[in-house]
Amino acid sequence: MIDLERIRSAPQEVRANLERRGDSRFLELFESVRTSDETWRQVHGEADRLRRRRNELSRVLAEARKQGEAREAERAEAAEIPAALDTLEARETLLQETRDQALLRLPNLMDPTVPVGKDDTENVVVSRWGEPPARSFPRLGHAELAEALGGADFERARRQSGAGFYYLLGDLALMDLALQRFALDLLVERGFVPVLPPLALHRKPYEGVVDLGDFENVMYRVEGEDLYLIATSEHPLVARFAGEILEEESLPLKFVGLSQNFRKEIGGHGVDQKGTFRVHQFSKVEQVVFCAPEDSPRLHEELRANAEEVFRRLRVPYRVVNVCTGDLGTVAAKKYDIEAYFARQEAYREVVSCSNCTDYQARRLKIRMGKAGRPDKLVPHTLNSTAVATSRGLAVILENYQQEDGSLVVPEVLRPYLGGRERLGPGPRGAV
RNA sequence: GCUGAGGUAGCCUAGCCUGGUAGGGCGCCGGUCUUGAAAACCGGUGGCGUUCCGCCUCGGGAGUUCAAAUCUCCCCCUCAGCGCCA
Repeated sequence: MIDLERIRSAPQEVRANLERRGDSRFLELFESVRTSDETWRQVHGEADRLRRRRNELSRVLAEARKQGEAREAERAEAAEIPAALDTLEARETLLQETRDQALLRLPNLMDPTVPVGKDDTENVVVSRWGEPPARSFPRLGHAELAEALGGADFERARRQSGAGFYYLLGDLALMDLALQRFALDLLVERGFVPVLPPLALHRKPYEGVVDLGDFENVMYRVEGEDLYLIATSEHPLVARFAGEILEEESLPLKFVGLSQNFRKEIGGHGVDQKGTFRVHQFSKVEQVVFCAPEDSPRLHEELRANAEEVFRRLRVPYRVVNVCTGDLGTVAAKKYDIEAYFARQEAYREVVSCSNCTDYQARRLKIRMGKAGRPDKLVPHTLNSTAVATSRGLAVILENYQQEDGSLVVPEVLRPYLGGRERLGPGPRGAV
């Protein structure tokens, strides 16, 4: 959430930033924060003065009791206070709740380098790597090839679990694990601490890391429990330190999370299309960083470079886009997407999302940095980036590495994880 | 799930029976002293506000009272033992 202090001290600057998002609801929320905060401060002051008087009288009466005096006037005045204070405190609480709820719904302030645009068609390409392969033969879609190789069962998954779920089988199951392990090893080598997180979180910590609308549109809730299945390991990794003070000298903290991810994807398109591209469940290796505010732009570039390295080593062509104002989510101040080239679709599709969330998540979660017991504490920044999501990683490999004879060449960097196999299918040495 | 013990500031702990400004220790920061450091001593060490001042904070909420860490009720969480269990 946005620092309330910043809204008070530089309201026009904050307002102008919110205006760039082009959604008038945010401006209404902003005004609601300002007016309720102003009134709250008045009422809070009044209540403070009344409590002060009560404390004064309380001291007088305590002293009087010791001396055996009656002090009827003071006692009568003190007896008036609770009712008056109740009224004021009720207003105080209501105003504070109004303010905080509006504040919680305000999106993060955007970095000045975020390009202006209405939606994802106006994201700005900032770099490219690799050449799209020549169109030498008619390619199968990734789902068709996966089935032909005996590496996936979409039909029965749909029957038992519904569209958006899948069985991975045989060598493709192993390749999914190979992708995870490949990305994990790369990041561990670069100093990230691997984490296998809980796959469900309570609502309270979850509210700290996502847009509140995600509870309806994205997350699966466990019936009868205060538990939500995670949509990405970013969520448990960031929420892990809620309410804590991070030792300044220990920053930046770098983690690589590995988990299954669950998403309802309500309102999205393509869940009903066969395949693994847009699904309700997938594995993902995710980078998460906590750092000092001044370091976050540098680390954002570092996370992006790591994610790019994953696709370079897989030899999958890609481009990087700077996500524009109209397409940026609630939480990020700046976001790069990496879009890989899918040879069958002959199009770039999103495979990585790399965000600098600045202090937005940390402030919601009450994470601070500094020395325990010292007052000069700051709010750290959090960043996250996909390293690889296997659902899309497998899909792009199936499209790009497929051969005219219906076999699939294994990307060189994955071979060590697949017993040296260079090719899957067709025929007896095939997948299943 | 059952029983018991707990929850006090960054950490540990006293206060609770008997209501009246939450005390001490550790750690950390600053100061005195020192060539430097340690030790010793002094001060500081949470949140909010209209910040030379005041208010709030003892797991959360409600109640009794002029006044609640303290008394009453409800809830949450942690730990230990037992039960169940991959």
